Amino acid sequence: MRQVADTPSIWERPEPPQRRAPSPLSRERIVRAAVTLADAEGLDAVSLRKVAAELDAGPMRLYRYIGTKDELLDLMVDAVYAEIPPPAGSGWREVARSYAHGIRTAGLQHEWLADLLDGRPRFGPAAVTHAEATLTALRAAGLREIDTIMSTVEVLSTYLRGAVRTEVGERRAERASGLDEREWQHAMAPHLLAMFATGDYPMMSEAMHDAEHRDATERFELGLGYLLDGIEQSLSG
Amino acid sequence: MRQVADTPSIWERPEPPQRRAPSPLSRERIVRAAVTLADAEGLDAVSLRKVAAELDAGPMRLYRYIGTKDELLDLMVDAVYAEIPPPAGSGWREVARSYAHGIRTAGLQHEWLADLLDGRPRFGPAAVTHAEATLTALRAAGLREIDTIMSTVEVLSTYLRGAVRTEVGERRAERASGLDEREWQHAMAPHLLAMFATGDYPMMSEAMHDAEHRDATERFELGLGYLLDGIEQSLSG
DNA sequence: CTCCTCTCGATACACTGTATTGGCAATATA
DNA sequence: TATATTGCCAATACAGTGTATCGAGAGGAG
Repeated sequence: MRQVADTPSIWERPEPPQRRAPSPLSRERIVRAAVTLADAEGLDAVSLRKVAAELDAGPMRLYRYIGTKDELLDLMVDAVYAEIPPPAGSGWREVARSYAHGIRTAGLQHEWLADLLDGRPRFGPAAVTHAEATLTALRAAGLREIDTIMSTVEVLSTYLRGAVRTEVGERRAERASGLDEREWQHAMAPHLLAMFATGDYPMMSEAMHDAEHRDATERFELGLGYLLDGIEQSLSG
Repeated sequence: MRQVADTPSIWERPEPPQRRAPSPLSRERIVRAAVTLADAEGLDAVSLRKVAAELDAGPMRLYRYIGTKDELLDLMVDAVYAEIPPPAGSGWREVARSYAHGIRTAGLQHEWLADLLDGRPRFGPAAVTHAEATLTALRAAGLREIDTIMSTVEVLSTYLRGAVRTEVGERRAERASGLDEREWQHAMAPHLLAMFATGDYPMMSEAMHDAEHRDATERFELGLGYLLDGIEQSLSG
């Protein structure tokens, strides 16, 4: 039980006061620079050297404000949470959809977010505030029991993580190859087509040629609908 | 439309023949070494230098067999697909569950997998075979239309990506802190408890104190059930 | 004005993926 | 068997990374 207690987490550690005037730095400025950089050039471009350069500072100067690069990443995630509007709506389904769309929008706007959202939530102040608002809205919209609310949110956010990651991955692949989905299916695949031509993969062939082609948003909504239907069913069951 | 055509992808490029005898190398041996290393020490430990060292070779020797590190990662993913048993079952729900459990098991066994499974599928031979088997089993189990089958698989795999990532993230966090979930909730959070003590976050407090505590498997099954229920409903609708 | 403390820049280290180069060993030819 | 040729592989090099360490210099206190 040490780590956590030894060095207080970034959320508890106060920002150091600044005594010197020139080119005032702050966590907020650092995080903003990092977010901007990540939006523009991807998460890999976020190196302490580059972020510092963006702020006309040496790399080591950042260590007055953040303890480690991972902390900077945590702060970036929380900064995004601060942008997401609190879920709203009258029925619980509406609230759930609002929650989902908020996360998805943020995830598509900041494509690096999905890479940083792994398991356990980071629980920065903005994330906590957003979570509180989500739970509150769900209860106000009709979900009474806390267990039901938590199940709903947990399942939703699991789906969301996967969906955003999938969509972002597709976008990246498109950009990397300069091809959109349809072109990709026909062009990427000398080897796929060759495989299919053997006749050993009839279902894959059929899927490729005959299946309806939904775009990313439609797929997202479809899955979201399934999930909400399933949850609703469990409510009345 | 260049990249793809210019240099054939790793799936098409044949393995080079070996002429010299001592310490014979092969893609398979390289990939196995990389997978073993990733399983044991995490994806970050998979550097070309370390993989090569594991095989008593210099780093540059690997470039006879793989074109780039990313290709090695692709091969690793495909190697995992080769381990996943083809989904089976009599009803489509059973098949879907089998599919889901196969992926989840693989993802938990190779914790790095979730990090490599982003958007578009990699379509290595094993992945294609597994996909074909999945689609075939679903049709045999009662799902006729290809659109239905594809929707089911897509939605499922989106949920799976999120779920595996979540679980893996939790495991990592546990290992990093030496705490399990419950301990974590009470220990990690001087600052969380402090926030909650203010009374500004009643829902979060309630969630933390009163909500039922499901383990990872239960949560996974719950969400999977919701999803399947939602899909089933759309079938009869 | 002097002393002390704190902050920041420079430097250094171990590590990454991979381009380049040159020597050596195995094979093909005479 | 002697020679020519091929092609693989190790060594080296480079531009990056996060961050530990250290020394200089500036701000505030007495």
